[in-house]
Amino acid sequence: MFKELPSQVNFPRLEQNQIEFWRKQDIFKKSMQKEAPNGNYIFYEGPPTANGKPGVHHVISRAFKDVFPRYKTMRGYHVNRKGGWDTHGLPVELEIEKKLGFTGKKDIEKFGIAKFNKLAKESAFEYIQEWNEMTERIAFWVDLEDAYITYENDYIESTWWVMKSLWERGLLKEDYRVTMHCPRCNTSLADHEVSQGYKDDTKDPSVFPKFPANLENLVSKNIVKNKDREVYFLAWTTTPWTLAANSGLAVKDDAQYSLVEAAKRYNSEDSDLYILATDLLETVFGEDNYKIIKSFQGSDLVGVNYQPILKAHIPANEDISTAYRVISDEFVSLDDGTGIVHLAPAYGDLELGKKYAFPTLFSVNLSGEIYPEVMPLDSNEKIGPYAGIFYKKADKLISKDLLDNNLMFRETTLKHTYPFCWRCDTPLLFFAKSSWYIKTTLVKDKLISNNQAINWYPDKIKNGRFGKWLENNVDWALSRERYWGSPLPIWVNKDGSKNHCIGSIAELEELTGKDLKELDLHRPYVDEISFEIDGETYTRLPYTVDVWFESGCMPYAQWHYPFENQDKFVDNFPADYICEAIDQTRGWFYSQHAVATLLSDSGDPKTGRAAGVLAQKGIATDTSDFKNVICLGHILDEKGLKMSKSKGNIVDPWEVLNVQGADALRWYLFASSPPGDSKRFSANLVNETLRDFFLTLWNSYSFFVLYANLDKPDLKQTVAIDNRPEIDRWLVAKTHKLIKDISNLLDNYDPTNATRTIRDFVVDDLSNWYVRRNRRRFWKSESDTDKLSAYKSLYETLVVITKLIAPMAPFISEELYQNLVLSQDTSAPESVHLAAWPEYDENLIDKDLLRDMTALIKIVELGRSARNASKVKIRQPLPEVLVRVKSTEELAGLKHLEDQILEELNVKKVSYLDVHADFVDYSVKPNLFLVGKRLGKLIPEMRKQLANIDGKTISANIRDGKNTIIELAGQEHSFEPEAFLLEAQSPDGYSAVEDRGYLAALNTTLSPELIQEGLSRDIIRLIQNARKTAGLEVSDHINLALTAKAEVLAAIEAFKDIIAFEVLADKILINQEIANSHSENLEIEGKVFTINLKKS
RNA sequence: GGGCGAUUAGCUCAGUUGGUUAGAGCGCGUCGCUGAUAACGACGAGGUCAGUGGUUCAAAUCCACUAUUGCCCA
Repeated sequence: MFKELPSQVNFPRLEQNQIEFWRKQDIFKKSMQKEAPNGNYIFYEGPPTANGKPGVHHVISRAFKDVFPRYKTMRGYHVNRKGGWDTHGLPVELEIEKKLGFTGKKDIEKFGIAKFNKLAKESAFEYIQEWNEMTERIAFWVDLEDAYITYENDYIESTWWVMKSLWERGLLKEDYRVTMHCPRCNTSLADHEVSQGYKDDTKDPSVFPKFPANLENLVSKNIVKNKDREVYFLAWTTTPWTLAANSGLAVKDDAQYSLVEAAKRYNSEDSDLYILATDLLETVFGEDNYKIIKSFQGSDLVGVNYQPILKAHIPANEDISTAYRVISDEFVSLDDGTGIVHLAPAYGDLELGKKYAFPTLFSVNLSGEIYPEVMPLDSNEKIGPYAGIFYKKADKLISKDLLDNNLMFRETTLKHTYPFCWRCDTPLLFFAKSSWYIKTTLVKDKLISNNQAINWYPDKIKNGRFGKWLENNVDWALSRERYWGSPLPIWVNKDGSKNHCIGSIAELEELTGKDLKELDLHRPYVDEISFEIDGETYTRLPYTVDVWFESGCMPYAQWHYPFENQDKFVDNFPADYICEAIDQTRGWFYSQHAVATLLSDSGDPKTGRAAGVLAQKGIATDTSDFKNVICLGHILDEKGLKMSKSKGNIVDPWEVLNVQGADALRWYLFASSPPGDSKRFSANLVNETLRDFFLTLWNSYSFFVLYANLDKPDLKQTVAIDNRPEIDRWLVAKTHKLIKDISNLLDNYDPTNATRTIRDFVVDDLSNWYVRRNRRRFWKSESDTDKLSAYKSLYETLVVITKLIAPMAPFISEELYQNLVLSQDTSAPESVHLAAWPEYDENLIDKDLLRDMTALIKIVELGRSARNASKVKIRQPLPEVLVRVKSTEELAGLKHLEDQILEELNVKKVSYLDVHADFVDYSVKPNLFLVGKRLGKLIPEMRKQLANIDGKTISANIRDGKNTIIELAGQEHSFEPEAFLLEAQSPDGYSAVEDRGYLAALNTTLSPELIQEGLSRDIIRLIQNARKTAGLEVSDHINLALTAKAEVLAAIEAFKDIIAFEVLADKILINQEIANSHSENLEIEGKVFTINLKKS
């Protein structure tokens, strides 16, 4: 017996029951402990942060993370699913700052780092409850009891070990780094903070400073003849405040520049000599407002010196002897400005500054105030006129003075895009600060080649977004001036000339001679640790580490490698599968790829770069740490806009989980669109999934359970496939093909087409064809092989589907499994998630049968269409249907399945048209797929010819396998039979429908016998309705009395036995009544009759 | 501002190397079916395949530009 099913299924409640069952029986643990003949399948969990509420976008990545571990578990792999939590970083800090009403780092320092970090640590798990509930509710099986946590000492110690190994190989370096700096908050902003603050249409100065060129250089370069008149390089900038920090000018090598005479100052009468790009003369000076004296290449200017226009703040170690000269570089554009670019390395042009060895000079400090040293060149004051002035305010003053001193041609304004501090709206400074880097550019080739071994889904990411990102690799800026994060383990001596990287707590204990087992490795405690080497005291640099670096260390740090779990690490590296959203290309995808590449680096004998630790230990050589990755698109709202807190359009997953359920949500997320695409999300669409797929599956399942419980067929008995009717063998073939297809799709990381294929099978093949076609076989009264075959076939298919949907829809799968499988076989695994994936038998996939059934379905569709057109209802039997298919094989196959046509179309006879019957007219088209390339321009001519040719000739040729000769443009061409597409026209006298070579034509002539039979079927239908109205069970037998006249009476008499059989009537009384019975007065096409029925 | 994607019916999506009449589900309308009934079948309306230009005998598909939108970077 199967468990009886409620008339209405409540999926969310059903799912809650499964959660209980899994929890009670500890199924998840068992799934990780069960026998795994195929070894490990390794999954890495990219850690989410629990300091915010989980949303639908978290559900999608967790659903995709879950599906393959489940699949591989059923496939006989062991899948360790260690969870993890990302706890550090700026978002956590900002949350605390917001709560405390802080506006910047000063507030944090005043408040105390210890107290601040304590709050940060607490808030890291503020929403852990919500996360745990969501994780369990959507059945994301992940081991959260044993999860790694990035703030734990063990985790941090492993990241130290990684950094130390890089430091030992000389891959860590200190250098300037241009950061986006907010002078008001006095802090650098993280990239994502910066990108929040870009504003279009920002009004800024647009100024043209005049740098006096070294005339001697110009004479020697033959640009001017003598030193009589001053010549100015005319540059352009939107940041006058950086002019004091200028240390070079850049031109474009292959562009033309000119020496011109033009106004001394915009619109003035007097003139000066300038050098600038020829193409920009008109834009700068205006039409006819200049006189070209001489033209030359940009490259001719390289090496020319010039005079600075303001004094700068010069750091002690900077050498200004290389400053103030012209260089050329590709980046210079002639789109705007003058073609001469002012370089201020400290404020954005750092890379170029390095490339051309310019000193890094400063004009403003980190608070955005102008340094006192900034003053006119000829001034000898101690304190300059702009000292302490906020840089934006200083712009005007500086410009005015330069204009007055004839060092600026023009001052105007423009509108462009500029970044602002998202917090306080202050315009940001590009500012060069000291920072620690990982020299990833040294292994750039390996980053690129290791990427080639990764399977990306969608694959365009590999050489697209991710590949391009790797090709443009720059050194990884590692250090951050923050508080709540992994500390950078670099200690320096007093003057900073020597540094030492710590790789473990033990090492620190050794150097300090203290027991540090209880030390919290976070700031401020770790900052207090200092030690001596060779008599010098070392203190820690107060940096934290980029959180992405920590996440990239996850494969090692999750095991506290190499301090513990050495075997476990080796067994779990690299990952077979990871999955995150597209925004992680430059986040976790990159960070772990980069760390793995660095650690598995086989080294470079040419440059003497040592091999990475993993390569040295022989654990891994030149590899990434993941093999397959699904890169998800983002979830958008119903209107296609991205979900964000500020827009208030975030969908709470619980709204869907509580109504449609987790399986419907999961299925929708898999099926709705390819994983890499962004998805519009709406509860309506989840509901559609529920009705379309899950309710249809449930209907087929409950149909089976209902009749199996009535009939109690012995499902243990075997029925050989050969002894089953064709329709059952078809279902078996379809089912085995389905197993094959779904296995292939999941092996290729394609849950989208897997779910879509299952859906099509369940809805189209199983429910709307097999179950609908075979209902009568289940409720017929005799128990024979045919009936058992039907039960067996449907049962086997339902069990297969149960297992195939298990990875995607774990709940309903479990529900079906418990009832369908465990009720029959108590020795089966106790959960579907402990069961084996179904195997398919290639021999059972009968390709001919599948093809024939496809033709049959096509013919039935056409026949129904013809029925519709003829206006004769299906209940009315018709004498004949005329059928034509496209090939002789299909024709032969269809004859086997003739019964299906008779029943489905309710006709008495099927007649077959020969594929090339002579009395049918054909229209002929060229098969362009075959002859298109061959004919090329002759195709229009071919079409014209075919329109005039009698289709019968070609049809006859095709039947006889002969070529057809057609004259095109005066030349004879010979066409093989396959070169044509034939379409048959309807023969006369039939109600026919034709489509692409298939045809079904109904003979609608009705005999009195047929009319009577049609009438009898109407009567049956009305009696069935009456049974239902009377509240009878499907299996109840009845006594029946019918009162009627004339035609109706005649039909009842003629079909009495069939009526009795169909409506389960033990006896039928004619023109009598049954006492205390259910009674109805009815009519058929105006003819009245009465039904009396009673349960017998 | 730069890079990478997306844009096909009211909605969500298919559409192989360019080649027959661009398909499916939902929704809508009409009709049918009634022992799966929170179903099912048929038919219909609904498409300038985002737009413009190009290549080709032939373009949703290839190329260029534009628009809208998403992500990443500045």
